[in-house]
Formats: sequence, C-alpha cells, structure tokens
Amino acid sequence: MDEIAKRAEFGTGSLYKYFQGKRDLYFSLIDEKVEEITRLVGAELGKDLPPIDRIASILHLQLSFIQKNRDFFKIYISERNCFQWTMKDDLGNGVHEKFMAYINSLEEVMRQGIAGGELKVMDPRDMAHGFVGIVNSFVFEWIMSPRAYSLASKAQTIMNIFFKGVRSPRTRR
Amino acid sequence: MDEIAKRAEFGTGSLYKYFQGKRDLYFSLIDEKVEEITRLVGAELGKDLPPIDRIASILHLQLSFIQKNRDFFKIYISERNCFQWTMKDDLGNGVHEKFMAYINSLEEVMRQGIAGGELKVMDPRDMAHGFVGIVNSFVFEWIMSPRAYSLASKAQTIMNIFFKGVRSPRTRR
DNA sequence: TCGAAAAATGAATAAAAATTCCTAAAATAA
DNA sequence: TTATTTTAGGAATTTTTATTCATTTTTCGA
Repeated sequence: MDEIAKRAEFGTGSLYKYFQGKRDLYFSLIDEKVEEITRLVGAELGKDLPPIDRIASILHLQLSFIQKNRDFFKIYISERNCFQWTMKDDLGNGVHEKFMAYINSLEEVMRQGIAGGELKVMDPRDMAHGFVGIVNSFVFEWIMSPRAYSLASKAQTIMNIFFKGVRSPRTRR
Repeated sequence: MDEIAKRAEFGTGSLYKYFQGKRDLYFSLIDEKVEEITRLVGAELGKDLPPIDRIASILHLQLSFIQKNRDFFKIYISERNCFQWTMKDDLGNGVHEKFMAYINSLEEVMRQGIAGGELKVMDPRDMAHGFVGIVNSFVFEWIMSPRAYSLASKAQTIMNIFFKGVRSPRTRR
C-alpha cells in the first residue's frame, strides 16, 4: 500500500478514503477494465451479423483491447486463474462471474451458428471453451514475449485453427 | 509455514531442515510433479508414431495425469501464469523453462506433421500454442467445475476442434 | 544400558506490510 | 476574512507470517 500510494502521489492514509482496503482497491481496478471490455463485447453482440463474422469481430475487438491494455492483462490473466483469491470471497467472485457471463454469450453465438448450419453439430459450450482457450494461449504468449509482433496480427491464425483445424485436407478420406 | 507444518504433522522448525525456506519448499513440490509429467511425455515422444497419433497419445497422457493430480494442478495452473513469482528469481524460472521445453517438443511434432503432409502448412509454433490453449481451457473448466464428468472424456472433443475445426463442411466453398 | 550425535520441536524473534488515527492542509460558507 | 467542514498526509500501530534457536527427544553404536 505504501508503494502504491507513493507511485500514485498520494498519502498512504488517503488510499483508505477511496477504498475499503487493499483487496477492494485491487478488485476495483480489475473490475473497471473488465466492465469496459464487457461493454464493448456487449455492443458488438447487439449488431446483427452472421455467427462467424460475429466471432471474428469479437476476436478483433478483444485482441486490440488487450494490445492497448497490456499491463492490465498481465495482472488479469494471472488473477483469473488464482484460486487463492477467487475462492475466498465475493470480490474475486465478481470477476469470475463476469468471465462466465462472457463464456455464456459465446456459447449462445455458437448455438446460433449450429442452428444456422454454419458450424458443426457439437456441444456449443465446448466450442466456446475451445475458442477462448486458443485466444488465451496466443495472448499469454504475446504478453510473455518481448512483443516483437502485433497481437492483432494473430487473429487470422486463431480463426483458421478454430474454424478449419490444422489437419491437412488431403489426408481426409 | 505454521499451517503446512501442522497439516504435515511436523514442527515448524523441522521444515527448515528439509527446505531452505518457504519458496524452496513450494517450488520443490511443483518441480517434482512437473518432472514426473515431463518424463512421461518424453517417453511417449520416444516412440515412433505418426504425428497425429503422437499428439493423441500425449493428450491422453496429460489428461489422465491431470485427473490423477487435480489438487496439484489447481496450484500449477495459477502458478504458471503468476508473473509475480515467475519473474522474480530462478526458482520460478525453472518451472517456466520446463513449460517452454514442452512447447518446443510439441512444435517439433507439428513440424514433422507438416513435413509428412498430415498437417497444414502453417507456423508449427502457432499450432503448438493453439493446441495447448485448447487443452488448458478444458482443464481449467474441469478443475473449476464440480467435476461431474471425466476429464479424459474430453479428449475426442479436443482432437476434433484442433484437427478439424468447428466450421461445418457444407459451408466450405 | 549408556552416551554422544542427529533430528525434531515450537515458543520467541524479526521482518514485512496493512491499517489506523491524529495532525496539517485545503476547500467552502458565512 | 474567519470559522467550519472536508480532505490529505504519513508516522505509529497492529497484524501477519517467515525464520531462528535453545531445548527436548530420538537414534544408534559401543
């Protein structure tokens, strides 16, 4: 808290005027950003697009948001998986709930894609998990790396793997 | 440390006979398990199999290992992404290096698959990242959930998404 | 069985870090 | 301008938790 106060050019005690305590401060920051990306994705979902384009546009949205907020995502990624916090009380729970809401929206998009015949008949929740998994992995790699490339440039690769798979067509019976 | 000692039925001080300190204890445990799975995967890579079967068998190996060590992976998953530790010193670094070695092996398998024509021509590193991403996502979901299903049962789904993608064939031009 | 060496113990210590709270500064109203 | 309320500051306090170390217990060879 001393260090945060110093960097923010505040007195240590002043932090406690704005936040209940350390955890509250921490989760307020997380929540603010999560709220922001949630709103953006929500707006995108409002548009009437074919499922595949919808997924593509959500993907672009996310990648560019992450690229613009790289320091935040360094924290968020580790947070999302940190059970110590997540489990303990409702502060962490809120973040987890927003992530679940996101998965649910994705699942719904997948369901529409299946209904419309654009996507294979498969559990839409599994599809959603597969998708976020691929995305997370590229995001994680990008954050860890010395960032010599643009994250957004991976969008096409992600789409290709997720929609078309990596197996060569000529091996298909 | 007091709590660990209590649960392990040791005196607090005794822990310091076996470990340098808290971090050393922690990473020793992580390292032990990571070593174990690394050995198993290494043995599997030694076998002479076609790339796709190879990936399938590594996947099965991993999923059943994770299923058998669920409490450990609860910790490991959050660890792998926790920059606070990872960055700080060489204890955490060791774990990260072993993960990278795993990615490198996967990349090599992908490369062979491309050379043999079974897999599409695509950056093999991207392929490797896509694969671990999908796997991680299902593992994460399984660990978080009340575990009403077997993790190993997701193997086929993972293989399908990764190799064949989710787009319905009939939409392909 | 005895005695020396090794191992275990946990209360005491030290270090780190969160929170409080009293004082000082700033803002606002009369 | 002065009085009053509100906000900021940071040293002091409290809490937490890792580590130490003097003491006890166990082990094991003679």
